[in-house]
Amino acid sequence: MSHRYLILGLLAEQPMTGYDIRKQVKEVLSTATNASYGTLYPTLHKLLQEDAVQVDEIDQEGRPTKKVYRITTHGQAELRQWLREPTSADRIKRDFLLKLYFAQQVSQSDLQRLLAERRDETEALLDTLQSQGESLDDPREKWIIDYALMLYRAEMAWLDRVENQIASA
Amino acid sequence: MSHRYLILGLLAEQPMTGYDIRKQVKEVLSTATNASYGTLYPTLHKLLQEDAVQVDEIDQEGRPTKKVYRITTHGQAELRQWLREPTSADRIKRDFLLKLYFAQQVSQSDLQRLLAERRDETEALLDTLQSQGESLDDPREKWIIDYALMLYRAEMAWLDRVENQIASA
DNA sequence: ATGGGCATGTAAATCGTTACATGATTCT
DNA sequence: AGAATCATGTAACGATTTACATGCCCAT
Repeated sequence: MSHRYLILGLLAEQPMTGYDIRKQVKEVLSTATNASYGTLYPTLHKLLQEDAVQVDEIDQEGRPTKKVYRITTHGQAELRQWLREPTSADRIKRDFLLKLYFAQQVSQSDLQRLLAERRDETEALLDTLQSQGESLDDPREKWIIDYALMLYRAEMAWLDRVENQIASA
Repeated sequence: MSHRYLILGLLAEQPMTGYDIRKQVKEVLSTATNASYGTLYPTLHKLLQEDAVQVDEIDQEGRPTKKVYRITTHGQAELRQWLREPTSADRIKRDFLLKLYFAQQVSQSDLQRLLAERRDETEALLDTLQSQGESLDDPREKWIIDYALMLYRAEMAWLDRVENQIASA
């Protein structure tokens, strides 16, 4: 349901294409959502039907016609309403934690590998985030990057603890 | 896809009913997944067909017949295989962060309310988790509670920072 | 020349939530 | 008396993923 508002929110800042939206999601909002083309385009079409957005088609040579969407006043009203509604709880699925919980009964070495892999991934994410965070003006973007940084740093500390406990057992 | 393995993993420890599985999820695995009856029962039926689990029906008075599921060797093999496969990335949706990103353009007071609400919820969660964590033997359960505790504590610190920045702007 | 970025989309499959339906028992 | 717990499930809807399909432009 909230992909509607993701789109509406981004278009409230400036008109853009579906491609631009996806880019923005990947670059700054991936901590919040992971919407892919498969949801984005159909949702844009629906919003258009409902008159929450409008579109300008811009012909280009050698590329598909670019469709620049912008929000309507109706769409703005919907966005504002959503912002006031109670926020729905985080929806999260961490297969990693499930495996952590089950791995031990099966094999100690699987458990260690699992933790090591998680550590590597988290480290890589931290690197990316850190370089992203350095050159940022928009405070909102900073908050989000900061949120992710804090998450993964805390997770690294937790990984240390768990790995120690396993090693000393 | 991973609800299969959630079920298989729990049944590998001991036979239980669909109801028991849901309880276990709520009580100790909610940081990892949120599977509800609507997925759990149909998935159990499918696993039964595929011979990954078996069932013993136990008649009870005044209640539906209790169906106690247990894992088969075939199911165990599947579980072990999953544990070795690369772990799929966390799947997350945080409407809260989306709203944070958009609220400012619309209204400063919405932004403050949003943060205050999040703080209250996080505090409440921390309380619950802390009391849960005190009386725990199983180290796996401790790790998971600990993971959640670390997440929410770090989030509280982040909330402090963001609220300060907003207040001083 | 090869890979990445630009730019649109669709189809099939599956995943998952929510609400509904039922009803006895036990705790407060 | 009323709420929570035990215990099963379905139906309708909505959300989401993944892979497919197309093809130029630009930088290395």
